[in-house]
Amino acid sequence: MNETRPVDLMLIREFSTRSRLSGKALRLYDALGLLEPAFVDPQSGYRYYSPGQLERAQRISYLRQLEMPLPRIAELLELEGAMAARALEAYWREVEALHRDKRSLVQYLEQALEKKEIPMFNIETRFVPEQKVATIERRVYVDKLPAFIDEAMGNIYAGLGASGVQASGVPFVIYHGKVDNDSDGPVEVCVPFTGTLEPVGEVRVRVEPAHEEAFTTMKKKAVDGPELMHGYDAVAAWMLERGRKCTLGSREVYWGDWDKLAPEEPAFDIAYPF
Amino acid sequence: MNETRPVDLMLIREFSTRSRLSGKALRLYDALGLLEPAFVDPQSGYRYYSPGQLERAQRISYLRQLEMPLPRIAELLELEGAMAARALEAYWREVEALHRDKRSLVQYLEQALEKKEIPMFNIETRFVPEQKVATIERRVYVDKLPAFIDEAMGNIYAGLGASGVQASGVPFVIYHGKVDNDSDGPVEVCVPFTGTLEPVGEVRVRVEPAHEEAFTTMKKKAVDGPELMHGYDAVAAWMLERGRKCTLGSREVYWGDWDKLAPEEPAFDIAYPF
DNA sequence: TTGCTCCTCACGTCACGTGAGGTGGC
DNA sequence: TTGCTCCTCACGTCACGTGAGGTGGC
Repeated sequence: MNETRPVDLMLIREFSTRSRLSGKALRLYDALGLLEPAFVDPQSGYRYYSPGQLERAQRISYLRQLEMPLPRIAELLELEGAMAARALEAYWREVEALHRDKRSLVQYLEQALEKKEIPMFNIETRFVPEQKVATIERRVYVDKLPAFIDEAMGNIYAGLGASGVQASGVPFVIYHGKVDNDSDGPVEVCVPFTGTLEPVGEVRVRVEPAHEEAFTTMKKKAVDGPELMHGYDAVAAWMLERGRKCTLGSREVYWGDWDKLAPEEPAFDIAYPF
Repeated sequence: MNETRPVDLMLIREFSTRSRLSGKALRLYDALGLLEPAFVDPQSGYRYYSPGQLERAQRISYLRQLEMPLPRIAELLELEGAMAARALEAYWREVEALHRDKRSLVQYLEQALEKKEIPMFNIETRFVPEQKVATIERRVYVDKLPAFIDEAMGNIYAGLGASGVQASGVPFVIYHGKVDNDSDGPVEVCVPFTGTLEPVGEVRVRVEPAHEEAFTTMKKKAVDGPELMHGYDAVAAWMLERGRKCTLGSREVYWGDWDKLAPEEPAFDIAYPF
């Protein structure tokens, strides 16, 4: 037994090899308060770690292998048992979601690189007159997008019904910004109507200006696959060739009776106003 | 038409929004030669991009979303069509492999965090006398590990047979360093023997010193699951409690007749010499 | 006393983001 | 001429890796 410090403390080198954490990492975790040595010699500054600290160190090492950021690791390790496990699950769900997105991006890119002249999209243009629209706009990431569209659509139609107002055209969704894991739109769900409607709650009323748009029709099943990107690309390429510049947000026009359509049936348009 | 530069070139801002690449990113890609503007005004330094550059920009953007490093993107984009697609596939296979590894790590961590006192390992010790071993040592990452062990085991036994020498004990594999995606051992496949054997090719002959070792017995199916880590952890924890320090590399002792065993049957030991 | 380990800066890496301060084009 | 866009540094971010130069412990 030793007076100044317990017997079985180890120097950083030994703790490093045992925990599979580099010396630099250990010093950083010390500085951040994530993993402080059991004892630090005030004279020399030498760090001494206890065997009991190995478990925490191991866990940090594993969580870093999962690429969890250090602040999040710190939070997680403050939770006890079951709660920590839940936090890990939540994190992992996020990682899995990102991974799935990447996987479908790869699918798309594969085809684009192969130049297998992708499904051939038929691009047309049309004139869309000015119309009044009831809309709900929100910032959502891609994972919440289907749920949001569903919900917003329902709310708007309910609002129209409650006011005895007629929908006068097919609903559409405007993307005012990119929507993926890192970008959250905004996204605006729109239903054209005639008559007079008071804005209620989240539901806004505004005029969507008249415009030309280039569009292509997509099958229902394309709504969540690499096909969708091809569609956007095809319309964008068409615009580019003709020197058209997109003036309003790109949109998806849901003219089909969604729930009754088979996956292979044409169901909606991708459109770029110009 | 303009004398100094073609008509439809865009400034960086427009190219940025169209390609979904930030201005900073575009300037970086320019500096790296990954995506150089079609024209740079020598007076002002203004960058002008052509519409035709959008495709390359888009692809870079997508590949970056897949977290492919810039030098690798540069290589890939130098390949034409099908080759580029193959390169993407190769990259994606790597990503998928890493992801699978992480997934099993999560499995393991879940249990460890829950403190569901993991399967309970029975740790024992034994004395292993000095023995001569024929070995093949190599640096391999975890993905090549099973193939390497299989091959090396085969080669060593073939060598013993050719020399009329008897194997005198069960084969084992020593891990002189961590083996995962980032670390490649070294790994040494060992077969004990008696008699005299000349080293041939990759096969070395050496003496494995006598030692005590702590070990636990694992089922065959544990060989590639989170269970394996629990086993290592359990033995390491046992050593720690008793203040034993690991003196030689950790090892897996394959005493079972591997091919004839069912997944649920005990098949090998995890051992730490001390 | 000799090495060896440890210490603290400081700078590098990767792919950008975020201003500061200044010039150029319509 | 006024803004607006563009330019080039320079520094920050994240989680470390890699020395440089110096001290402490056995």
